Amino acid sequence: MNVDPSRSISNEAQPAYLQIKNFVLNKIQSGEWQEGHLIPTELALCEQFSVSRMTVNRALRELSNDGLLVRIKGSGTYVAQPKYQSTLIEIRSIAQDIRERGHTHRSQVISMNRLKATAKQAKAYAIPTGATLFHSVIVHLENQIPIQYEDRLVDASMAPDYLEQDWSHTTPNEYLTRVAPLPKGFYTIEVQIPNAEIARALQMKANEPCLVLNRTTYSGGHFTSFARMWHPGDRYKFAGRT
Amino acid sequence: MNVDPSRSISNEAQPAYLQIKNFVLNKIQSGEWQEGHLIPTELALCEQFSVSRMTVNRALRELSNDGLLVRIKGSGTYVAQPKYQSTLIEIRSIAQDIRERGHTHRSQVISMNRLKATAKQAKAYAIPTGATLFHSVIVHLENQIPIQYEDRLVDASMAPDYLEQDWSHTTPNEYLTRVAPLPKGFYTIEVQIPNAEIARALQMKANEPCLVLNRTTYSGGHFTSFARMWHPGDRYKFAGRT
DNA sequence: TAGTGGTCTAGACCACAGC
DNA sequence: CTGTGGTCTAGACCACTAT
Repeated sequence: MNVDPSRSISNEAQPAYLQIKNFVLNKIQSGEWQEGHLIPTELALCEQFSVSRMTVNRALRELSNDGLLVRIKGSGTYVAQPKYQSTLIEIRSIAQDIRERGHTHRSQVISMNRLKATAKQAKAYAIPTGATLFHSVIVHLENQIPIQYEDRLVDASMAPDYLEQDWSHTTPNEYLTRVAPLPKGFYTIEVQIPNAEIARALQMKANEPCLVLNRTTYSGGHFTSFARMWHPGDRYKFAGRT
Repeated sequence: MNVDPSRSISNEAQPAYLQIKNFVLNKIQSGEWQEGHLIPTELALCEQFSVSRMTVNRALRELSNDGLLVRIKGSGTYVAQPKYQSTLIEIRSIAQDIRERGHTHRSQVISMNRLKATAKQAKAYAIPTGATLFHSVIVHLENQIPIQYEDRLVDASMAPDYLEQDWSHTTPNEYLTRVAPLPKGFYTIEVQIPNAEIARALQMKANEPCLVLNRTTYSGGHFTSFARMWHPGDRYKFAGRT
């Protein structure tokens, strides 16, 4: 059955929906189908590949979910704008990152306490003024060298037993993703000069810049945590592949 | 037909596969199904929701693709590790970013020339020694204020007419995603002190740190470009939502 | 009105896991 | 061996677009 000459890309062991995905991908990658191009209809691809419509539909739907195609009901399927002008990068959990490098991760709790949300905080995080917040400051070390100063605010109603955790075996990030799964939120990455306390905790010289990741997270639409993570600029970088 | 009490999440206007996705999502988000939990089989969910297997399959497959479930043929479907301990962030095209803020973007070409790959470059990018490379240095301005110094190396075989582009109407990033679509590659984000030339081009004081994004891209497995993008640390940050 | 994609059905065969 | 997920079929009805 697999003798259609248009199925040139794939070895025949691949499922049909993948062969169709690769067929379309190659058309786009080769430039033959540019942005805005109207690609064949589902029924046309059914005939071309001798498969049923559900199979073609799955291939095109997945490409559409990946942002490569735009499908318009009643109209047709088009090659999407290359929104791939943007770079998707992944900021991983610091402890996990360190362990995957084969290094040892250790945490140092600098402070850990309870406070009431100020009016400003309440407004920023959409919580009631006076709501209980936990505040933690933890330094993370890779092979005994400090690489992150984590200053974090946690909504007590989302993580009531935050103060009782054993931070030598878990990190705030790991704990919070367990009690408040599927976090969403905002982030910024910036350069900042740390104050004396942070510089000392990170064993940095005075006036050396830090790479700072700020992250506000919500779980199920409710504020969970705001974290400010300081990294020594001279020995830390975010890295990954896309 | 939609009277199953277990379908409590969704308004009845939603497609069945979405109702099933939301049902599973709620179980995970509420913590009822923790990491490693074996969830009901496809056939069980077929009965529970009175739908066919393909519909349940689509719901679970999409959640699996999103990394929320792990499906093991012959065994069952499990709640995945919360790899959501990582933050996915998006570094957008600088020109697009500026325009979406309602500001004006302008480019200043500092230099643009042709050179031959050194042995070191050849090794780093998996191209032949002596291969033709283009080198461009462009400063991007937002409302006439410089915010990015882009130092870029481009493989001439992937973009032969790179030198002839009109950089007042397009950016290297936009041009390259057109001629070499679907880029993949590596990146790092770090803090660096710029040299005198870069500091001058970005109108920065001496010894002020920069936020630097390095990015190597490949299209279709072939090296396309290496870019080093310098941003003034005191007035630029990466921001977004996840 | 004809064509398109969005969704769904009620079956089917297969590869694989675990007993 | 039974039960699981992976894939696929040949239909179907619907909402929407374009003419």
